[in-house]
Amino acid sequence: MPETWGDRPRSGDGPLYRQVREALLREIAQGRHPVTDPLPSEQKLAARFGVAQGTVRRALDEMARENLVIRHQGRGTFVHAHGPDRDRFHFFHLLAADGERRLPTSRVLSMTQRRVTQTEALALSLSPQARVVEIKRVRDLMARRAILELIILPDDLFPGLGDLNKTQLPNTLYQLYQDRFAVIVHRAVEKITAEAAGPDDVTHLGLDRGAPLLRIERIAQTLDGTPVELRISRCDTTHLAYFSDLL
Amino acid sequence: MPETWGDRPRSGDGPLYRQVREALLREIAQGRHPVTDPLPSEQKLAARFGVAQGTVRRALDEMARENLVIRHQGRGTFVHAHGPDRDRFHFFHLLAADGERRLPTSRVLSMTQRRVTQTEALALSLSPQARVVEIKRVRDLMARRAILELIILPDDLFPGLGDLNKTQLPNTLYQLYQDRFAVIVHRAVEKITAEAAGPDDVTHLGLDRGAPLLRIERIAQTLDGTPVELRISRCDTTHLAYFSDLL
DNA sequence: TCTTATAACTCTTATAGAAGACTTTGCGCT
DNA sequence: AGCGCAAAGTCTTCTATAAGAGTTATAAGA
Repeated sequence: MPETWGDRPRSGDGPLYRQVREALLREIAQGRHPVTDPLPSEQKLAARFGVAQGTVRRALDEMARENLVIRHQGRGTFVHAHGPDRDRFHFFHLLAADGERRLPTSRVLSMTQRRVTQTEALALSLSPQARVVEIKRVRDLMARRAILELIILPDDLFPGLGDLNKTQLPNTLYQLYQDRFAVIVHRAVEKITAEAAGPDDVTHLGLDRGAPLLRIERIAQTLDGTPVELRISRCDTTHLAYFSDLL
Repeated sequence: MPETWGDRPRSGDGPLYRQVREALLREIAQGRHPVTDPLPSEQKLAARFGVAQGTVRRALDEMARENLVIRHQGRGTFVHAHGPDRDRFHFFHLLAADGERRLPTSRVLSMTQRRVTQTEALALSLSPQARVVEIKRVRDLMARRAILELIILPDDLFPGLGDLNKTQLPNTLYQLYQDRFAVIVHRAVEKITAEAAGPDDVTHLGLDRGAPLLRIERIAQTLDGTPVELRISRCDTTHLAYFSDLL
């Protein structure tokens, strides 16, 4: 029998639950499903997609494993957003040298608006004419100046951000991106190298000129892979370290 | 009705599929189930544990996601071992600066047997009197001297390793651990800092004295969490970088 | 070599009870 | 009547089981 069509007209190919997954991902990426209220129940989704409830469940379970949604028994399934519930250390791997988890505090040095540089445009997939907001801040860990951060944000994704006062910036930026600009950071890629301390590092981190520091270049992305933030962190690793689990 | 016992005498608590998972983990950790042949089929496991086949499946699926076992349709489920099939980059995050994946080559400088130091004993949970094998090697990436590695192995876990000639050591050590000593590395934790190049780094990596380098301290563990290897890599990050995905 | 059979895994659907969370209802009290 | 509280009910996810159709790999046989 030719497999031209089964009993169900399937738009794509591959397992059904994966098609459901992709469909849901598209919906979420398009900004439907606000983070405040739950997705339709498994039953409703099943009815909507014309599949069994168990198939929807499998898709949602997979998405939950990938930290894209979060499921609460009895309440429903939600787009996994940044908030008090979320594990902040998922996107913050710098811990005290002994492995203790402590969140840093932040002090914004400057916030300016300007055109992208070439490398920034490349990293963020922006046109060479695009404008960006640049935030520079120092972060303390355990009451020690530890991290000098440079954050580059595409202006068009964060309209009006450049007009904010630098004192208005919260410590957890991803929460701000989400609440004020509906930009949800779901993934990030980090590229880590060692560098020698330059003048800026000497001034703001109190390091000696030429001292070794950890450079973390992060590109944060939304669900659909759009890069939304370039962040370059320069860290004094005298009292802290970057931890990575290989499971 | 007191919930003292349901219809099945359940040894532990929590979901059934998780109990099955733990049972299987114990079996694997104890060294039953050689990597060469498959685990019992889902049906047989289900019969053995007195649960439904779908429950066993769920346990195995979860283990497969965690890279503990690997499932081949039509062949069976195997303990996920190191071999030609396995993704070598899972435990190797140092890539060329542009993100290209290349495996390094290795040249062993020395292999000696001695007593542990205090820090090593702490990291590997060894007694202060334990003996270890120390391997020192240089690794090239893209025909450039890039990594200086110091590897510490508990002697009792790798009997006779110290007697090997240093030319007999393969590039992929984890494969050796597994094939010759039945030690399978399943997880690893890495602690990354920046350091200044010392005399050794100058000699073997051709760096300038005091140049910044990336220090990666890895503790590799077996399934049951026993630390089996301490590895300290010192990397010249001029042409390479450590990559980390936050998903 | 080609075919066939079998074993194993994959995918989908279905059902049923358990458990958590929220809403509504109803009752007693002020 | 209005308020507070507890019970009941409903919605949702979670767990467990089962069964059938489809896919892939291995081995046996023509």
